[in-house]
Amino acid sequence: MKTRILPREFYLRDDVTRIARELLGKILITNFNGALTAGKIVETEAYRGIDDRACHANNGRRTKRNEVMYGEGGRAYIYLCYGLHHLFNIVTNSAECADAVLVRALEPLDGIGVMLSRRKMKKPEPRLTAGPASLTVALGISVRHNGSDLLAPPIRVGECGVKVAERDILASPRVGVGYAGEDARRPWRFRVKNNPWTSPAE
DNA sequence: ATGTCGATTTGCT
DNA sequence: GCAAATCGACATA
Repeated sequence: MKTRILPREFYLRDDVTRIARELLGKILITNFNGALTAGKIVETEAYRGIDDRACHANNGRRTKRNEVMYGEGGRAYIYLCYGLHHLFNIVTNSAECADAVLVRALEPLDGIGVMLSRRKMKKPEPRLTAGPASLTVALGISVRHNGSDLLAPPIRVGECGVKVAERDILASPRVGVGYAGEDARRPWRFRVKNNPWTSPAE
Protein backbone atom coordinates (compact mmCIF):
# COMPACT_ATOMS: atom_id res chain seq x y z
CA MET A 1 0.00 0.00 0.00
CA LYS A 2 1.46 3.33 -1.12
CA THR A 3 1.10 6.00 1.52
CA ARG A 4 2.53 9.44 2.09
CA ILE A 5 3.20 10.35 5.71
CA LEU A 6 1.20 13.40 6.77
CA PRO A 7 3.41 16.48 7.29
CA ARG A 8 3.64 18.33 10.60
CA GLU A 9 1.57 21.23 9.20
CA PHE A 10 -1.46 18.96 8.96
CA TYR A 11 -1.55 18.72 12.74
CA LEU A 12 -0.51 22.24 13.67
CA ARG A 13 -3.72 23.94 12.52
CA ASP A 14 -5.99 25.57 15.06
CA ASP A 15 -9.19 23.67 14.18
CA VAL A 16 -9.45 20.30 15.87
CA THR A 17 -12.92 19.41 14.53
CA ARG A 18 -11.76 20.00 10.97
CA ILE A 19 -8.69 17.84 11.56
CA ALA A 20 -10.88 15.14 13.11
CA ARG A 21 -12.98 15.12 9.91
CA GLU A 22 -9.94 15.10 7.66
CA LEU A 23 -8.40 12.20 9.55
CA LEU A 24 -11.22 9.98 8.28
CA GLY A 25 -9.80 7.92 5.42
CA LYS A 26 -6.20 8.41 6.57
CA ILE A 27 -4.04 5.38 7.36
CA LEU A 28 -2.70 4.51 10.80
CA ILE A 29 0.41 2.35 10.57
CA THR A 30 2.42 0.59 13.28
CA ASN A 31 5.55 -1.47 12.93
CA PHE A 32 6.81 -3.19 16.06
CA ASN A 33 9.64 -5.67 15.69
CA GLY A 34 8.89 -6.10 12.01
CA ALA A 35 5.20 -6.78 12.55
CA LEU A 36 3.49 -4.28 10.26
CA THR A 37 -0.17 -3.43 10.78
CA ALA A 38 -2.24 -0.71 9.14
CA GLY A 39 -5.84 0.42 9.10
CA LYS A 40 -7.97 3.16 7.61
CA ILE A 41 -9.39 5.57 10.18
CA VAL A 42 -13.18 5.45 9.97
CA GLU A 43 -14.26 7.04 13.26
CA THR A 44 -12.83 9.91 15.32
CA GLU A 45 -13.76 12.33 18.10
CA ALA A 46 -12.45 15.86 18.63
CA TYR A 47 -11.45 17.19 22.06
CA ARG A 48 -10.61 20.86 22.45
CA GLY A 49 -8.55 22.12 25.38
CA ILE A 50 -9.69 25.71 25.52
CA ASP A 51 -13.43 25.40 26.14
CA ASP A 52 -14.47 21.73 26.12
CA ARG A 53 -15.34 20.17 29.45
CA ALA A 54 -14.99 16.70 28.00
CA CYS A 55 -11.30 17.28 27.28
CA HIS A 56 -8.73 16.11 29.82
CA ALA A 57 -6.93 19.42 29.49
CA ASN A 58 -9.99 21.61 29.92
CA ASN A 59 -9.69 24.60 32.19
CA GLY A 60 -5.91 24.42 32.13
CA ARG A 61 -5.77 20.99 33.77
CA ARG A 62 -2.22 19.82 33.42
CA THR A 63 -0.99 16.54 34.85
CA LYS A 64 1.67 13.96 34.20
CA ARG A 65 -0.91 11.98 32.25
CA ASN A 66 -2.03 14.71 29.84
CA GLU A 67 1.26 16.62 29.56
CA VAL A 68 1.84 15.62 25.92
CA MET A 69 -1.41 17.34 24.91
CA TYR A 70 0.33 20.62 25.68
CA GLY A 71 3.11 19.82 23.24
CA GLU A 72 3.18 20.49 19.50
CA GLY A 73 0.71 18.62 17.26
CA GLY A 74 1.65 15.37 15.52
CA ARG A 75 2.34 13.25 18.56
CA ALA A 76 0.42 10.45 20.23
CA TYR A 77 -1.46 11.00 23.46
CA ILE A 78 -2.17 7.57 24.89
CA TYR A 79 -3.73 7.09 28.29
CA LEU A 80 -5.23 4.37 30.42
CA CYS A 81 -9.02 4.43 30.63
CA TYR A 82 -11.01 2.61 33.32
CA GLY A 83 -7.71 1.27 34.56
CA LEU A 84 -7.34 -1.22 31.73
CA HIS A 85 -7.92 0.25 28.27
CA HIS A 86 -5.27 2.08 26.25
CA LEU A 87 -6.84 4.87 24.19
CA PHE A 88 -4.98 6.41 21.25
CA ASN A 89 -5.25 10.14 20.49
CA ILE A 90 -3.54 12.40 17.98
CA VAL A 91 -2.40 15.71 19.46
CA THR A 92 -3.15 18.74 17.28
CA ASN A 93 -2.55 22.51 17.28
CA SER A 94 0.57 24.35 18.43
CA ALA A 95 2.25 23.92 21.80
CA GLU A 96 0.21 25.02 24.84
CA CYS A 97 -3.03 24.51 22.89
CA ALA A 98 -4.13 21.13 24.26
CA ASP A 99 -6.32 19.75 21.47
CA ALA A 100 -6.51 16.10 20.46
CA VAL A 101 -8.42 13.65 18.26
CA LEU A 102 -9.43 10.27 19.63
CA VAL A 103 -9.27 7.47 17.05
CA ARG A 104 -12.31 5.27 17.67
CA ALA A 105 -12.33 2.74 14.82
CA LEU A 106 -10.26 1.41 11.93
CA GLU A 107 -10.86 -0.61 8.80
CA PRO A 108 -8.07 -3.22 8.73
CA LEU A 109 -5.83 -3.01 5.66
CA ASP A 110 -2.55 -4.72 6.40
CA GLY A 111 -1.19 -7.26 8.87
CA ILE A 112 -4.61 -8.69 9.61
CA GLY A 113 -3.08 -11.97 10.77
CA VAL A 114 -1.05 -10.12 13.40
CA MET A 115 -4.11 -8.18 14.51
CA LEU A 116 -6.12 -11.39 14.86
CA SER A 117 -3.52 -13.00 17.06
CA ARG A 118 -3.19 -9.90 19.25
CA ARG A 119 -6.96 -9.85 19.69
CA LYS A 120 -7.12 -13.63 20.11
CA MET A 121 -9.68 -13.90 17.33
CA LYS A 122 -10.07 -16.41 14.50
CA LYS A 123 -11.78 -14.39 11.80
CA PRO A 124 -11.87 -10.69 10.91
CA GLU A 125 -15.12 -9.17 12.12
CA PRO A 126 -15.85 -5.56 13.07
CA ARG A 127 -14.96 -6.00 16.74
CA LEU A 128 -11.36 -6.59 15.62
CA THR A 129 -10.70 -2.85 15.27
CA ALA A 130 -14.02 -1.12 16.06
CA GLY A 131 -13.85 0.68 19.39
CA PRO A 132 -10.98 2.81 20.76
CA ALA A 133 -9.60 0.17 23.11
CA SER A 134 -9.94 -2.65 20.59
CA LEU A 135 -7.90 -0.96 17.88
CA THR A 136 -4.98 -0.24 20.18
CA VAL A 137 -4.75 -3.92 21.04
CA ALA A 138 -4.95 -4.91 17.36
CA LEU A 139 -2.17 -2.47 16.40
CA GLY A 140 -0.03 -3.22 19.46
CA ILE A 141 -0.28 0.33 20.82
CA SER A 142 -0.06 0.95 24.57
CA VAL A 143 0.67 3.76 27.02
CA ARG A 144 4.36 3.19 26.71
CA HIS A 145 4.12 4.84 23.28
CA ASN A 146 2.67 7.98 24.82
CA GLY A 147 4.36 11.03 23.27
CA SER A 148 5.53 9.11 20.20
CA ASP A 149 6.03 11.26 17.09
CA LEU A 150 3.61 10.23 14.32
CA LEU A 151 5.93 11.29 11.50
CA ALA A 152 8.40 8.49 12.11
CA PRO A 153 8.25 4.80 13.03
CA PRO A 154 7.04 2.87 14.90
CA ILE A 155 3.67 4.68 14.69
CA ARG A 156 2.81 6.78 11.66
CA VAL A 157 -0.21 8.34 9.96
CA GLY A 158 -0.35 8.53 6.18
CA GLU A 159 -2.72 9.10 3.29
CA CYS A 160 -3.25 7.14 0.13
CA GLY A 161 -4.83 9.92 -1.93
CA VAL A 162 -8.45 9.01 -1.29
CA LYS A 163 -10.51 11.68 0.42
CA VAL A 164 -13.74 11.05 2.31
CA ALA A 165 -16.42 13.38 0.91
CA GLU A 166 -18.23 15.69 3.33
CA ARG A 167 -21.55 14.05 2.50
CA ASP A 168 -20.14 10.70 3.60
CA ILE A 169 -19.26 11.98 7.07
CA LEU A 170 -21.73 11.42 9.89
CA ALA A 171 -21.45 13.84 12.83
CA SER A 172 -23.02 13.03 16.20
CA PRO A 173 -22.44 13.60 19.93
CA ARG A 174 -19.41 11.97 21.51
CA VAL A 175 -19.64 8.71 23.41
CA GLY A 176 -19.29 8.31 27.17
CA VAL A 177 -18.86 11.97 28.05
CA GLY A 178 -22.15 12.61 29.83
CA TYR A 179 -20.26 14.26 32.69
CA ALA A 180 -19.34 17.17 30.40
CA GLY A 181 -22.71 18.92 30.69
CA GLU A 182 -23.58 21.06 27.65
CA ASP A 183 -20.34 20.14 25.91
CA ALA A 184 -21.48 16.52 25.78
CA ARG A 185 -24.01 17.55 23.11
CA ARG A 186 -21.44 18.94 20.70
CA PRO A 187 -21.52 16.85 17.49
CA TRP A 188 -17.82 16.13 17.54
CA ARG A 189 -17.90 12.44 16.80
CA PHE A 190 -17.28 11.73 13.14
CA ARG A 191 -17.87 8.51 11.23
CA VAL A 192 -17.63 7.33 7.64
CA LYS A 193 -21.20 6.68 6.57
CA ASN A 194 -22.14 3.07 5.88
CA ASN A 195 -18.76 1.73 6.91
CA PRO A 196 -19.16 -1.61 8.75
CA TRP A 197 -15.94 -1.07 10.74
CA THR A 198 -17.19 1.76 12.90
CA SER A 199 -17.89 1.03 16.56
CA PRO A 200 -21.28 -0.46 17.31
CA ALA A 201 -22.59 1.98 19.94
CA GLU A 202 -24.96 4.59 18.50
C1' DA B 1 -5.50 8.23 53.50
C1' DT B 2 -9.79 7.05 51.57
C1' DG B 3 -13.57 7.18 48.17
C1' DT B 4 -15.63 8.26 43.54
C1' DC B 5 -15.61 8.25 38.73
C1' DG B 6 -14.02 7.82 34.17
C1' DA B 7 -13.18 9.32 26.11
C1' DT B 8 -14.55 0.78 27.57
C1' DT B 9 -14.80 -4.15 26.62
C1' DT B 10 -16.07 -8.65 27.77
C1' DG B 11 -18.48 -12.54 29.57
C1' DC B 12 -22.25 -14.39 31.82
C1' DT B 13 -27.36 -14.23 33.02
C1' DG C 1 -28.82 -6.44 29.78
C1' DC C 2 -25.56 -5.96 33.65
C1' DA C 3 -21.40 -6.08 36.27
C1' DA C 4 -16.52 -6.81 36.73
C1' DA C 5 -11.90 -5.48 35.82
C1' DT C 6 -8.51 -1.80 37.79
C1' DC C 7 -5.47 2.76 37.71
C1' DG C 8 -4.94 7.97 37.54
C1' DA C 9 -6.99 12.19 38.75
C1' DC C 10 -9.58 14.67 41.89
C1' DA C 11 -12.36 15.85 46.11
C1' DT C 12 -12.78 15.50 50.84
C1' DA C 13 -10.43 14.58 55.76
